[in-house]
Amino acid sequence: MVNYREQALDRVFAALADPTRRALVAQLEQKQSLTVSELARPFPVSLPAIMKHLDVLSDAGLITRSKSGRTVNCRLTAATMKSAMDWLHRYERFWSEGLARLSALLEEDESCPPTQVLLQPPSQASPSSAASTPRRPRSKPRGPTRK
Amino acid sequence: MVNYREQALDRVFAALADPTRRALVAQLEQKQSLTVSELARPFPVSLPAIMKHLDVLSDAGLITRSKSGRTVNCRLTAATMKSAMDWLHRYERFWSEGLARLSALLEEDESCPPTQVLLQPPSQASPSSAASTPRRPRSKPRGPTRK
DNA sequence: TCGATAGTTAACCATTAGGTTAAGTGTAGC
DNA sequence: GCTACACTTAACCTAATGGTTAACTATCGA
Repeated sequence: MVNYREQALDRVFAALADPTRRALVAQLEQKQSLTVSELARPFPVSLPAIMKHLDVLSDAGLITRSKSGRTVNCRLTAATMKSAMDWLHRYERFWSEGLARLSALLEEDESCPPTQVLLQPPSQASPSSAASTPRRPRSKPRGPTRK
Repeated sequence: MVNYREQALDRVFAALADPTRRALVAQLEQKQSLTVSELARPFPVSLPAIMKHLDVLSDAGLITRSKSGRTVNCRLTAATMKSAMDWLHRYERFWSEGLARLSALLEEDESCPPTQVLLQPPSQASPSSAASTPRRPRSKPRGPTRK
């Protein structure tokens, strides 16, 4: 059971990690039901690519599809999105506390050095060495190392 | 700017799509700061694998790292997690409305067939044909089709 | 009945992800 | 100074991902 829930979270977060899929979900937010062709129309990629994305969203429990004649209608379903939300809620105090601590710090004596707050700007998107010390030089190329 | 936010969401959802990384985040929920070795200890994979996961979490703005002597301390940061939460909030009405409609349906005359509600059990995790009609037989193998 | 529409899926490709081992670097303690 | 500890990173591997084209099937309307 726990494993199943974990796998469901895997799929929901993975499904939402792609900008095309989030854009598909956003369309379905605007309109209750859309056909596959209507969903595909704004995107520059091929129809089978969109169909693959819809497969991923369906596997994640984020949409349902129903066929009517030759068209397939897609609708949002939200149960698994709610479970992702619940998971994120566990960390709400980390930004709430950060904001609260910021407020408290502003009221303290200015001679008192501020403690580090949790809310921090995100690191730059790059292969990172996010340790506060300067990045050390890369080690020398090694050539084939596999035995 | 908008693109930057989209890319940030890409990274946050992708970072949380892996069970190992969610487990790393959960450890940091329990304890304010942990070293890389402490974080790695519960996992059956190699230390460089954990280091790669920490890189992904850092790139997503979910942790910060600071070096003290030979140890690196990791802490949760929550700003980008909050942005994922905000994105999911857009869909809150889809499970709220679903629940409300379920309540309304329960109060209706039982002879009235229920309309389809939005909250539905997630589909089984498998290559899916989630259309309500039975899955059609696979088409015949085609052999190489590339020109 | 036939052509158009809507969707489906096999086969393929390039890239990325998640793991490994091996070798390396910086720091701490004796 | 030397060894151990903590971490870092190159090079490699397999599997998965996100896209394509081509060929196919089901349905609709003339």
